[in-house]
Amino acid sequence: RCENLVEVYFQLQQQVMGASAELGPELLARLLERFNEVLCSLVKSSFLVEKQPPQVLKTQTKFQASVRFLLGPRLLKAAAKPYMVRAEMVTEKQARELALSTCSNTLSESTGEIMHNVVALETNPTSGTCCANFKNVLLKKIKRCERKGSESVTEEKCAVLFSTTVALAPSNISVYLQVLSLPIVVIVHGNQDNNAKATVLWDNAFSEIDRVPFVVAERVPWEKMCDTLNLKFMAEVQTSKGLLKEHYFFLAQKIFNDHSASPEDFQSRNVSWAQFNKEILPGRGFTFWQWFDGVMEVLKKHLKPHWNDGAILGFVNKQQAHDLLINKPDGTFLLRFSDSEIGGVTIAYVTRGKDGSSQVENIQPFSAKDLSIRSLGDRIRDLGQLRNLYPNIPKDQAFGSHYNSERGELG
Amino acid sequence: RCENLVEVYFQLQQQVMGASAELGPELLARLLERFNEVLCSLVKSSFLVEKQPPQVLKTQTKFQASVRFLLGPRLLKAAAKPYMVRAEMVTEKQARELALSTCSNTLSESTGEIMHNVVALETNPTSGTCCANFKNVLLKKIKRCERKGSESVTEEKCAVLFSTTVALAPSNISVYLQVLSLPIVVIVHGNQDNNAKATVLWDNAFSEIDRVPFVVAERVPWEKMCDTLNLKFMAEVQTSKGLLKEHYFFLAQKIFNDHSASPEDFQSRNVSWAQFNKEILPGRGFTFWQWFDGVMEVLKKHLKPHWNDGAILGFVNKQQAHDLLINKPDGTFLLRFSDSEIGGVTIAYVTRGKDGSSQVENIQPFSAKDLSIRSLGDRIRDLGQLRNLYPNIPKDQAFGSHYNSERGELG
DNA sequence: GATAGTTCCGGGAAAGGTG
DNA sequence: CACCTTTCCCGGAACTATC
Repeated sequence: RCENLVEVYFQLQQQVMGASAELGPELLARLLERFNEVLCSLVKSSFLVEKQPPQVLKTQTKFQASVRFLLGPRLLKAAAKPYMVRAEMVTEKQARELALSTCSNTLSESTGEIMHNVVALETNPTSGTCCANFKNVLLKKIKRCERKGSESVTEEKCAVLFSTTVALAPSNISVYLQVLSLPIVVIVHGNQDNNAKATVLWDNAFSEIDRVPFVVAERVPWEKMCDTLNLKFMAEVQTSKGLLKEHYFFLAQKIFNDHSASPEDFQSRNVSWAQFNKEILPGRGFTFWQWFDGVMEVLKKHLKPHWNDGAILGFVNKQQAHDLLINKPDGTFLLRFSDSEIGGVTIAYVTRGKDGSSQVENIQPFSAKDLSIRSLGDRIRDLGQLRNLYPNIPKDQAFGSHYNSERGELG
Repeated sequence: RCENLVEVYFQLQQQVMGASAELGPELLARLLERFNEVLCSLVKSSFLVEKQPPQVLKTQTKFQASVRFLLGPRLLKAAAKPYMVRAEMVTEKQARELALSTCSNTLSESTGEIMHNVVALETNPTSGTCCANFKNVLLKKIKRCERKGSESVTEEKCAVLFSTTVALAPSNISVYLQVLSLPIVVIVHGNQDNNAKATVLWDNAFSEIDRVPFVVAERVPWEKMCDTLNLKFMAEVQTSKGLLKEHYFFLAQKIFNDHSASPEDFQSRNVSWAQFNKEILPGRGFTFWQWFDGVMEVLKKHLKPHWNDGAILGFVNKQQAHDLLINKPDGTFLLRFSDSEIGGVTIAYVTRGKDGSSQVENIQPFSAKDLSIRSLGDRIRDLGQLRNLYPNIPKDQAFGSHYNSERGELG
């Protein structure tokens, strides 16, 4: 506990003061100065962001955040007026300058005005915490930095700087406290949410602990990326059924656009930020992440139970689906995520052609919107040509518990 | 032309000045003072609202307005800084005070802040007009007056006051100019639009020309109401096919909730504001106006061509529809506006029961939303039991030109 | 606890900016 | 022109005030 450190500090100081006679004036002065420095740095590092602002932050949209001064209850000098904490947007550049220079420099210019950005630092006597609670903050507008080359606004990271000046009780020292939030991507419209999430995910997953704000690797081992995607997947879809080896292999083929390498080959490769969310997948209108995020969205919104049932193979390409189905009985089908449509779900099924040979058909993918009109289960029930879920589960057994309305409820 | 008046004024003044010797100093002074007054009132009445702000004004939504100073090009004294015109919200009470007191009193407190509400009065040398153009104004928030009794916020009228102080060229007199907009109902959400439109319609239609702001009759002759509804109907639906005697009779039965009176009886009646848009129609969840506005909306959005074709009887009650159809051949149908659902369109048709007797069926009304999913024409085509539009037009002839898609285009 | 009134905000549409 | 970025604003949902 932080407060224990302070106790140790004061005990030490007591001892030194007690021994002051023996130490001589010069040494004592130096010791006291050193004490001051230690206290200061202790105090400064006990000023923390308790509740981070959202890392994807939309302008004109309310958000919350709070900071906490751990040593406040112990050290804060009582004052007539409460100490006020201020929250300001800072650019990556400003954040870097703050991190490098130890002096308490003021910000030259603001990159975006935050409304209701000054709140009192309040000590709660019950819980013994000293917090400033930003309950009703809102970023009015964002001034973008000039970007180099192909950088998009959703790759731009900034942060919220919380700062205050307080007086400490024992020595009446005035200390300037400041702390930065995690990096934040500011967006102005929901259509930027996708890309902003990618930036944040990459940063959270791959940044070093004590980096200069907000540098992060440009390329990372594919294995790390897999872990990251898996964690994100489970958190986002809210499922305990995570991604498996086969899924990773499929994803690797997609992100590297390489259909000849083996799973082992991929394991040792590095994947770049550009491959993750800058380059358009060949022949598609979107990036790897945009596609993957679409999959998570549709799973979360409409297919969670089916995913948990294991009824969705999902991360399987058309060829693989074909190979799996071609030797199965008529009416065997499986569900895969559409490669061509974000958040689309396709049904591949085997049917007997006129000449009596088996062939695999793909149904036009259902979008998330389609599924909100009529659920997947019901749509599968509607389709008479579907009989058994791959490998061989009768469809009413696999989906029966999720059938809803007899027919569509639209007028 | 206003400017001609000014010329006459100056000629008169010249003559008086020329005759000054003959008039004697006292009379001259009185005459000059009178001249001043005349000029002043002339100038003041030449300051007009050129473009009215919307009479239903939503907060946080941009709007436009402009004022024009007719005598500006002739009389305005050139100045280094342009004259600024200010736009402010005033309550009905404030408007009344402004209208009564001739002095240029300032407003005590604002009822709502308008952003970008000060713009320059600019003389355009080409067109010779002197205007202040409010291009980007927005009402931030509205402070409602305390209302008496059952008055709702959408019955509250306010206005925009435009004001400025200018110096006139000949005599360097400084004049304070002000002009009020038409009354305005402020809303904060689209769901108040309905009721606000009712207030504005009533006010525009039934207010006297030189009234105290913004008093208006509480009840008016039904005949006047009919004219008003008809004008509104044609303007809103954008049709030249206005309302007819039969329609008025149907509407009168609805608004007066009187099904025994004759059309002539109604002609001499008065209708009250409460009947128009305060009282709920018996057994329904809405007022007369809300119902009527819903009809106009659905006609405007989805049924304009059919209305113009005369294919929609519309303002007909269930009983009348029954009587019209009962002796017609099987499959004869007509279209009427649903009494129970705002903006709903019902089809009534005649069919032969099992016992061989005719009976009239009513199809569950289509809402505006239904019609935006699949158009009326297509829906009529879909319904096999419909054959001839009343009195006896084959349905493909009446609606064929508006058939669209073979089947619904939803997934 | 129903109704009236308001705020919040997702997302479509379209405008604005930039190569 | 196409694409990126932003603004505008409708209308559902949720919250608040008021009786």
